[in-house]
Amino acid sequence: MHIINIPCFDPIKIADSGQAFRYVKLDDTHVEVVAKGKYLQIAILGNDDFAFSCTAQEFDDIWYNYFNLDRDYSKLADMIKDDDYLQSAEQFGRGIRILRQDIWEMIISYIISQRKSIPAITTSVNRLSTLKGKEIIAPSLEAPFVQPSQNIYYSFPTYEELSDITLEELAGIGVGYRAEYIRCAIDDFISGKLTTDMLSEKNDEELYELLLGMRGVGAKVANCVMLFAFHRTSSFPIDVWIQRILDKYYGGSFNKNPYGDTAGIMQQFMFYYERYKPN
DNA sequence: GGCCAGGCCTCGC
DNA sequence: GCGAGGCATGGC
Repeated sequence: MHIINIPCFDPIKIADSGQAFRYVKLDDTHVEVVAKGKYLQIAILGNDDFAFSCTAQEFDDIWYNYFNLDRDYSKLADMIKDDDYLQSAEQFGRGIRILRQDIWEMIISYIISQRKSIPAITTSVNRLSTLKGKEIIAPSLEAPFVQPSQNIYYSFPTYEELSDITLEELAGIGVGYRAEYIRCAIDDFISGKLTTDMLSEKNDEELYELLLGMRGVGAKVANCVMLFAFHRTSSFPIDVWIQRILDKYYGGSFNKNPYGDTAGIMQQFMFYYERYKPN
């Protein structure tokens, strides 16, 4: 166990923020995460104290970076003083952070996401993991943690683990017409046409174009992958929710430029606020 | 049981 | 370049 104080960190909001599909809110003070081939549980202790169900070493090696704890989110409010909507969204969503998630997992997850509800995306991602991922045995945890929701979890499968998956198997996980897109993505990576290292080295514009070149990847999915996997935090994905906001409060379009590399964070606040704000 | 989902592809202009 | 139609399936 590792206990640490973290300002501007709300695991529950992150679980509901729609950027990750393998988070489970266990109760009001516990969430569990399957990522990086590992199981992690977080217990909320109050006063910005959190217990992580891992060693201090693993926290430093993996989760500190994963949860973007190297960025000071408390400064964001100062950037939006002339924007009433964003101010409300930031106050409501404070604690959300942009995760640094696995590149391959995000590409496939967001290809799946198109024209699907978040619960349906979660179902398909979990089915794919169960089918081809590696077993992760749930740890036995004591207070302040709670019992994991399952005994066995499955890592999100690598493209090597997916190399022989058939269109029929893909159909079986409920991805419908996206099966072909997923199969193409697997081939792109198996063949070496695309590699995560190669993509990581590109600048934003080049990366965007390469992602757009993939079958089943359009502007929205490319921006989500850039934001949630490559941590290109100037990316501003526009989906039906965001477009609804822009139509309602911004005359149909949004100038993200003033926000620089915090535009993607603002986008998350807007998305979360629009979905969960009380009427 | 019908409607819609964190869109994209193809076609026609 | 741009708008319209079609799209497999799961949740609610």
